Amino acid sequence: MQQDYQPRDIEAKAQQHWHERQAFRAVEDSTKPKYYCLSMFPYPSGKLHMGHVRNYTIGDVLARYHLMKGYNVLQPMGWDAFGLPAENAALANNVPPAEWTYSNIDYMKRQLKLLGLGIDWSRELTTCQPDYYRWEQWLFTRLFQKGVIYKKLATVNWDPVDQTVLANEQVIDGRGWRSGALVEKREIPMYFFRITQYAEELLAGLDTLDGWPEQVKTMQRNWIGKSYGVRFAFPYTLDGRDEKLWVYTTRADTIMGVTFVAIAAEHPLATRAAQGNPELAAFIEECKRGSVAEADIAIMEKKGTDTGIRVTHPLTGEQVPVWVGNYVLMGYGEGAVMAVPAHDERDFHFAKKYDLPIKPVIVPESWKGVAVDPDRITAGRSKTDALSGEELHRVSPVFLNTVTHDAISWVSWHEQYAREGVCAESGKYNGMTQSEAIDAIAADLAACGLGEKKVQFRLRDWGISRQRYWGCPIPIIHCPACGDVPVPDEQLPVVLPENVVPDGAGSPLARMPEFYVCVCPKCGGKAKRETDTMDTFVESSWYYARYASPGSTTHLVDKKAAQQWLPVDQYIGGIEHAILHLLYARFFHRLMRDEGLVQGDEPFRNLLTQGMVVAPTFYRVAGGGKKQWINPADVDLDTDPKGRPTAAKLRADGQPVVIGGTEKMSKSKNNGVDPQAIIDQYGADTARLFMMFAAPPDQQLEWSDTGVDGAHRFLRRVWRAAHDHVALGVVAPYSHGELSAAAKALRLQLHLTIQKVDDDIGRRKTFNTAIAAVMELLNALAKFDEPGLAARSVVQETMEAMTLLLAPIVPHISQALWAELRPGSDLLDQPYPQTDLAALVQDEIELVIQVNGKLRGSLQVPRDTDKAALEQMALAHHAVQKLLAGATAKKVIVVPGRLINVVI
RNA sequence: GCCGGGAUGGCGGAAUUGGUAGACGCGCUGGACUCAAAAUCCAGUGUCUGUGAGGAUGUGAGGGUUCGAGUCCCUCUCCCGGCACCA
Repeated sequence: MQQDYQPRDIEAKAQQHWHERQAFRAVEDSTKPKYYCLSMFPYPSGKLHMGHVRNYTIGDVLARYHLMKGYNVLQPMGWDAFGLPAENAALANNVPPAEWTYSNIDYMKRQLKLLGLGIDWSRELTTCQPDYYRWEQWLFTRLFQKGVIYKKLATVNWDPVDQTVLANEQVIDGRGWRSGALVEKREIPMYFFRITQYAEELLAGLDTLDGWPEQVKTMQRNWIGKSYGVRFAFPYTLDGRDEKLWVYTTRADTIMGVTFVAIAAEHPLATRAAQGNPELAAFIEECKRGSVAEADIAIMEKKGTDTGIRVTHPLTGEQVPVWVGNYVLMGYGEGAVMAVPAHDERDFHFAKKYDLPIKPVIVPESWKGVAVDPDRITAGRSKTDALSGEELHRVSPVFLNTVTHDAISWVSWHEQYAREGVCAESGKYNGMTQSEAIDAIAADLAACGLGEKKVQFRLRDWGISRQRYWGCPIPIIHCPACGDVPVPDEQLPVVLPENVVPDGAGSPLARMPEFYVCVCPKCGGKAKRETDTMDTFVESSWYYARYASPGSTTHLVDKKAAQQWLPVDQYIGGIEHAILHLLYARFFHRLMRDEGLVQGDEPFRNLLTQGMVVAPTFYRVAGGGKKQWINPADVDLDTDPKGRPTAAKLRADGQPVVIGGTEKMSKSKNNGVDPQAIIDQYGADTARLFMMFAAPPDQQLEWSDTGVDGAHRFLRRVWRAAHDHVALGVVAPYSHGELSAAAKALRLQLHLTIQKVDDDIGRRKTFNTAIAAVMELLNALAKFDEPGLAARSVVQETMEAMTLLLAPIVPHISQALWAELRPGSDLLDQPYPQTDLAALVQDEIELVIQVNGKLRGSLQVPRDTDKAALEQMALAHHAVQKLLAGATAKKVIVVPGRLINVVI
């Protein structure tokens, strides 16, 4: 009896069945290879968004695929539950962050279950619960005692009105998001993880990560930023004392071109120079305004002030001015840089702005030893002025020793030359290449005790103190007598009180004596508990390990469980985490390794970074020019006969709206599509199928209502094809015997499809092309209507294989169809389909004929036709004959199995 | 600003190792079925040109390498992600 495809019923039934069978419960099993499949856990922000659906569907497809392939699969889920949005919600709605968070978790968990994810829910973890963060605190105290964690001053955004520290996100155009006050920089004490101690190892480890996208590894490499340079000093005398101003440079070869030194506003020398220099003091004060975000600093107008201090160039002995520059970062290198305007873009603009000298000392290598055209260079500026610098050295290459100073400085004045070259006007270093010059200069600096070669990292230590309430308390007790004392094991966890509503003015913990008043564990004296909490990145840096034994009350992770499951075989998450989260997790894995908790160096063997989900935007301009964003679901589109959108109307009032760009789904643009609505209307399988089909996983995915219709239509076609077949009675799938040409062709396509889908999901992870191949197979099956038992056995084989190939992607409908195709058996027990190599053998193949690389025809030839025969056939082809017009071909290229190209 | 990525029909995308550009899906056009609509099915669908067979052209722009380039190299434009306190 045939019935329509009813996703609601079959999905509920399938989910119930999986639940009863405990189908996704992960247990230790040494007889099968393990596959730990992990999707980045969600922040419980309210309800699931499409990005979550995409992320978790990708993970689920891979988990279910590996389950069918015979792996022992672990796919857990949890909640990254501490964070700023809970505090924002608390401010807006006057609810404690805990309550808001827990109710979001309840709701989102129900939604995840409706998606039909094959998750082992018995391992669920929530980072804001004491049984989780207790182990974070435990690890913190270990690392603190080891010296991996230490305290130092760090710069933060300070809102002078709200009297609170602001996250970068809360600084908008240099002002506090709530108060609108100009943000200031302020230095406060913070705890730091010594991640720089692991910089070398984190860098080297990238080379072992074959399963990571090259782009992510490149970003991490650049972030760690290992550079080989020279640290050296400019001596000076101040207040009668001899001192040294240290700088770091990767371009020591340009040292002879130094015309000033720039230091950060926070540099101690700047502070000293500002005493008795009101202009400088004012400038330093000005530098304190604005956010600490590097992107903000980088796009700022470059400004500076002369300190009046002069230092001595270590090689030339010249006096060089010291400037304070707002573009020099205190946190990198020495907080001071040598400035070579002729060969550094920032220095160049700075020098032009303040009329500082520009002294070129590097020329392109092509200038060396090439014939001179003195007329072009020396005859005067009238000629060279007309040429750009690039043209100058292209048109008139010159001997190094005959380059006039004028010519070089003309080039450099108009465009700095930051690339590699050879030294000029550099005395004894003239003519040296970059590396020769760096060696020679470093040696000379070392000889006078003013410098040495040094390896430097861009990576900075990780400050984890947050002056916020909704986070993991830092387990430190401040004792006036004993200093910073870690909370002893038996007093852990330091529990965060959950019934607190923050008010946006600093951390409420700092105003709760019941939280912070305590006794020193060392001396028993009166002490104060630390009220800062940890960066939420700390929780997400080790949760993957906790999933191995989430319930352990005695260990951070049970040793046997860690051995069974770690490392993660496949990690899936947004590309926006390419650097910070993934680097911190790699760092934490090493910290845990060094504590003897886990084995191996890397936490994630394979990584898939998924793209964003985007959607069209629509708006109206309300009074005051403010855009009022309208949800795409409420808009009707008019199109021209070609399907191009011409106008959009709000359905509610029929009046036009403006069509905006296609942007990331977000609340602010009101272009989010609620996954719940899609699941309610079409079912989870349609939502999953559309997500996997619309784009490859690592690219952005554009939401399309009609695309969802198309996905649903395909599932209905599969449903109908299966039922049409079953209605005539199921038969045994094809195993052997003679077949018609059409049946053979169908089997050929079937087994090519199995091969492709297996490869697309297992190796390439291009789910969109896997689905397209199954769609083509269904199209072929629909055209095949041969009677007879042999033909029906091929249809049975095709239908069964198609159901199994689709099972990881659309598990509910597959579960239901399998039960009809093989009454009494359970899809959960089926292995992945295997390619029958015998079905792939073809007698004839098609070859393409090209003339000069252009398609001109094709040939059907027996599979093993030899090259000479192919050339003959191609030359005899009428299209080739026509173009040859009696002449002979210059050359014939045969690409076996593909094409023949005749060159004429 | 710095680092990383992307750009292919009306739209999402395919082309896996330099070898038939546009698979698959959406949309659109025409047809069948229907009193009608929905659903479904069939055919067509890059652009220009031609009655047609066909021809020319075409992968963000410009140049290059090659028998052959969406794919490799150089220069440029625009869009997206990250930039250490959003997660």
